[in-house]
Order: sequence, then structure tokens, then C-alpha cells
Amino acid sequence: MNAPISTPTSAPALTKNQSLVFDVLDRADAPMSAYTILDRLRDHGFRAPLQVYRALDKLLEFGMVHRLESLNAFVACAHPESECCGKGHGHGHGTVAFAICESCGHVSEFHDHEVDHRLGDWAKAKNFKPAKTTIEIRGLCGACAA
Amino acid sequence: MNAPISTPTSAPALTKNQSLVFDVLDRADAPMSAYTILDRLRDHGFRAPLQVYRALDKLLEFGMVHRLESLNAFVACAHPESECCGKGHGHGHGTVAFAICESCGHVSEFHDHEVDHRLGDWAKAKNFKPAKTTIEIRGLCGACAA
DNA sequence: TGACACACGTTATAGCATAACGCAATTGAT
DNA sequence: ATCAATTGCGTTATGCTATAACGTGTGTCA
Repeated sequence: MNAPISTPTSAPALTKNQSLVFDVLDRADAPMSAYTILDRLRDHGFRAPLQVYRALDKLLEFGMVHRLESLNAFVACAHPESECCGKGHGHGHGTVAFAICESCGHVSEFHDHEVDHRLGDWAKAKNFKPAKTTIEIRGLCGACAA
Repeated sequence: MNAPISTPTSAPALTKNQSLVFDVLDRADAPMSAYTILDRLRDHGFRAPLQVYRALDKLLEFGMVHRLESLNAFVACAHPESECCGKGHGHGHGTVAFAICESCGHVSEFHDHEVDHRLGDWAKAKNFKPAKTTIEIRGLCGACAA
């Protein structure tokens, strides 16, 4: 009883652990570390970090979750449910950027074609082959800066 | 005998530990973790991570060193010696971006006004006050992609 | 049915970062 | 001159983040 659980939705079917981890992130209003997720899921039988990390790896691969490098933490993708930011599927919309409020922890996910384009141009000029691009702005959100 | 050592150069005078850490980074041809730096400096009397982290904190503050968030590692700033990427001094040139080769480890530092501008516009529109922006492209450099 | 792929669980360990203590030296105002 | 404030330093201990290595169960498919 270890295989992915089929769901009526689109998107890759998630296993039990993957669903649990995703749900926790999806309900959160701020990024969560793997260990915080682990603690939230102790009641569901989670005992070890690897259970979380393995689920996160898959969710990242599916494009359903993002990793915030400057925080060592994770957020659910903010895009409309079905079509998310993946690149492998052919329908991705390029690199995603994040604005992270250092006061309230809120994260805004956005995307800018022009930025993508400029970075892509630089890479092309330098013959650099990008695999993954990280853009994170840390600061104060409108509400907190007031 | 603990105070900064005066030097003939411009830029803030560095203490002994700060100089040692900076020299290690400056000579390296790839990013280094704090613990790798520590190991390189055992012969100079370094015994504990904090000795490295404290020096790094200052060097980051001076803008002489950058932290690569996606690597948990550090590099010496690639700009011409004197005027570096700081923001506090008034002569900074905005956000710096990094292209990191996942094969050879080489890091290229660059910056792009247009990208800065676009991200700044987004922030302005959202009333977000940026404190620090991270841009890191991971992939393969020209030499390694060949 | 047997090889394979994949998710899972567990234990142990590696790697990155900081807290909290106390001492030494410098600065600078009084 | 001296005292308070600041800054750098060294040490020990601890916490947080991430992965290695092992073995199990299950579903797929030739």
C-alpha cells in the first residue's frame, strides 16, 4: 500500500507522505523548514527528517513547492492549482522570484519576463547553461514597513 | 594587540583574523564553506567556527565578501580592489548576480542595471522595501558545457 | 516469476551556524 | 588619568539543516 494514491485532480498523483507534506506547506502562511514540517507531522507517524526531505524532493521536482535558499525553508507554489512553475512540462513560465518579509515572514511569489530575458541574455553571451535560477528579495513588506 | 591593523590601502583596515579569512577566499578559485576556511587556517591558530564566522560577518558588512545562499558558501568580491559592491558607502552598484558552475565550481559575478531596475519597480509597486537581494544562476559554465 | 523501480522506515552521521560565557585591547568623553 | 562603552577574540556547548547507508514492502511488466 505504498504506491501513489490516484486523485481526481490533474497533476502527478501524490503518495501519502507527499500529500501530508504538501498540505502542511499549503496551509502555512510563511515558509517552513523541513524540521518544522516534521514536527507538524509527528501525529501522522513521521519520525525522521528523511521522510520529509524525500517528500520535498518530489514536490520540488513536480514544481509544487519552492525552496527558499536564503532561508533554508520551503513554500507551496503560489500559482493557480493545476499548471505550475515547472520547466520540464513545457508549460513553465520561467524563473520565479520571491519577496520575503523579514518582519512577518510573508512571501510573495512573482515573475518577470524582462528579468528572465536579461539573465538569459547574459548566460547566452557567456555560453553559460543555466539549470536553476534563484531570485530572492529580502526586506519589509508594505504592511510591515508602514 | 587586538585592534585593526592599519594598512596603506583604502578600504576599512582589517584585523588579523579578517585578513586571514579574506586572503584564503581571495586566493580560492571557487566558493568555500566556513568550515573549509577553518581547516585552511588551523595552522594560523584558528580552532573554532566562530572565529571564521565573525570574520566573515565583518567582511560581508564591508562588501569584500559575498555569501552564496544556494551553496552556503562564500567568495571574495570580484570587483576592482577599492570600490566594492557595498550599499552603505553610497558608491555601490546595486545588486550583484552570480553564475555558479555546478561542474567546476567556478563563480562569475556580474550585475545588470536593467534587472535591478525591474526588481526595484516591482518592489515600489508593491510597497516592498528591499534590504538584500540574492540572484544566483546555477548551471554549467562555457568550458564545462562543451 | 523474476528483475526492476520506487516509496518507505530507521539509525547514524555529516555539514552549517549561533548562544553564552569571559577576557583583552582601543576609544573617547569627562 | 580614568572609567565606561565598544569591539575583537577564544572557548565550550548546542542547535539546526541535510544526507548516507541499510533493509523492507509493493506494484509493474517483460
